[in-house]
Amino acid sequence: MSAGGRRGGRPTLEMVAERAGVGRGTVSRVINGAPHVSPQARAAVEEAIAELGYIPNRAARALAADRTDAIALVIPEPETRLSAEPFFLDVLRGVSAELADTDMQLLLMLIRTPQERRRLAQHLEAGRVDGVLLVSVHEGAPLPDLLERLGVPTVLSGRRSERERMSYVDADNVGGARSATEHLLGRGRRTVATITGPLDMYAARCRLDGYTQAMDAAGHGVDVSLVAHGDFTEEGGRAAMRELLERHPGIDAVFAASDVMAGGALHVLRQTGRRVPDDVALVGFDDSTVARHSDPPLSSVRQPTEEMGRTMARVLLEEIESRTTVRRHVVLSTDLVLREST
Amino acid sequence: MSAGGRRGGRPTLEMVAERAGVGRGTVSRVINGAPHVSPQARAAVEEAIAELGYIPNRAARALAADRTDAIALVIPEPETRLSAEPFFLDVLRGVSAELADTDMQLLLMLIRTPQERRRLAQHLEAGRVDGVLLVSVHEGAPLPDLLERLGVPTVLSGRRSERERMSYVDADNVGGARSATEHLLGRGRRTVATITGPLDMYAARCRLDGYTQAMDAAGHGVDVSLVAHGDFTEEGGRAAMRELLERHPGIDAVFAASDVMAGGALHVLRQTGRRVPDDVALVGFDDSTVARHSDPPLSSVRQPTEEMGRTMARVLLEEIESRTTVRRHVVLSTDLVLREST
DNA sequence: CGCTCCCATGGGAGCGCTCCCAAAGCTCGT
DNA sequence: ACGAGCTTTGGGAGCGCTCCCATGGGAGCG
Repeated sequence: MSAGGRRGGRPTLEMVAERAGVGRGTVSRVINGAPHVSPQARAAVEEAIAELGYIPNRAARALAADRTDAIALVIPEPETRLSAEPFFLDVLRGVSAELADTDMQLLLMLIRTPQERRRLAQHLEAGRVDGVLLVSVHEGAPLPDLLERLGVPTVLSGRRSERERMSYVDADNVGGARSATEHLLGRGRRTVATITGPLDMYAARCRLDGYTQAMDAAGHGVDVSLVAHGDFTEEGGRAAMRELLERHPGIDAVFAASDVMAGGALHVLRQTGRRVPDDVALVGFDDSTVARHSDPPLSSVRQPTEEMGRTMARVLLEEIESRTTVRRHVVLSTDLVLREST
Repeated sequence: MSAGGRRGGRPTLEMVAERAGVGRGTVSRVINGAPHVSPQARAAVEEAIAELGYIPNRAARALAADRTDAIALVIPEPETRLSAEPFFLDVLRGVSAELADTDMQLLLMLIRTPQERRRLAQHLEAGRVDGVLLVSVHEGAPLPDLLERLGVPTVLSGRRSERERMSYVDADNVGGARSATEHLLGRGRRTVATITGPLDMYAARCRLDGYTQAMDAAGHGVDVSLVAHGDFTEEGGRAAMRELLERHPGIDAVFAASDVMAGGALHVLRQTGRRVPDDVALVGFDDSTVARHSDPPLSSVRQPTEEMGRTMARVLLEEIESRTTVRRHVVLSTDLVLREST
């Protein structure tokens, strides 16, 4: 009945061309910012576009040009559950902000089951995204290798090990942990312990490294009895704290490698009648809601999460654009947020 | 050099047809589950698909069929910042799970600036998504009306008011608040106060309603001096708690309309030397990380967030599929998670 | 046994774009 | 003044799919 196609009958490139009195090719060049267009032609086309309210058809473009103008943010589920919650949302914010003045679309893929991983692989093989942002990767995660094999441009958040080859954006875990520990030492604390994360995670090892470096530098050497191992859970934090108190009842400071563990430690300290920060000073890591809302609020090492997201997006876009296989490794610095626990 | 197209040279529908010894039409019918295909033809096509590892080209399909097989999850930013954090991620999980065995893609759009909203409108006008899930809407939010006007199938999480017309999936805020209050009363508490959220939010009004209903039913009438207004922030919770204590030093129970506010209240209670739950029992709302990690852990009303996500996705898919404009309104029940604060 | 009707099928047309080639119009150098 | 070498332009071909029409049978009915 009505004019035009099935749905909407929106303006096409061809209509723009006619209106502007030029050929399809010229309109296409203008839209894509390609060279070799005279100023007059460009002006005419732009006017026609504005008048018609023309918006390029994504599908047609994707089909003709064999690209999708979409990137995927892939989140292996187990991660999200843990410390990653606020982290993830902030990263997302950054990514989204960076993409805002691109016309890249952001696809979200939560991968929980092997079945979903297969589907992801299919998606990727089918070339449905131009690139992938992969959040929080374990040491032995299968996804990075898969992506590498498929040759899909990829940026990781965090690295799997010291010698990560793929592009990544990471926070300076070592530096953060070091400054947290230095802060504790600087406050005159003598017996500074640490609660580590699971050491099969690179980030956890880095945080332990930072602690060690600071202790070394202060001439305290490395007293392994001041190191207790947690697993980034609250319960792990409690257990570790109990262990530490048993070994050193006189502990007067603790650096926990995550806020959640610090929360557990806090609980145990209070249970055992110790006051924070008077008797024991406590620093966490992540600057999460837990840190802000605990009582007392926890000093914590903040990662520039949103900035990490922005950077990841930027690096990925570059990689896609340049069609190179140059890997970029970015480490952003952390800072220490002081609150009442120290 | 190599055979095939630019990138990949993956199998096309035409190749499948040839291999199966049928026409393009038949293959298309098989793929789309259309009727009028003989069992033999179907089998032959399916075999050819498996052998070739054929995956339909999304762009071509979108172009030809004028649909996108993608839905957008739209998040107006200001919301996310507040109580929505864990909420959002759980909803996302549900949506993702529900979409997992569809071949719908999930696009994520964070809307922070008016400029971004304009871009969203463009996207929608350009028909780049088949439907929209809209998270956490304010009373006067512009987005729902925009979507309605554009005629894009949409499902809201939460409703803007009693008489929301668009499709939505909401939690039973009234019921949750009522049962929290009943729980407090059931424990023999006499003076049960409440800290509300901002009353220009429908959800906050509902939670107050629930409290009122429970108090009424218990024959306590409505004592407005037991109602203090917060704004879903911790600071707001503190202020409200102080106010309440001033008016009623003998308060022995508080229902806070959010965990974050409950956290603030908890702080004030402790500051004023009251023990929780011995002197004052406390219930929050949302069952967030704050509730789990505070000391003592807070009893809280849990919303079935993941289920809400699933339901939203399901409702949206139905709406898209059926091409109807029938609105669906779903209210899922909440449950009370008991912890040590009561 | 002949006719109608419907199921199953093949393939043309076309979705809206990009890519690229050929042609046309310039500028410049000699 | 004329050719070489640019920039600028138009439009054909084709991306891989869906839609739909025309065709060929087979079943069912009178």
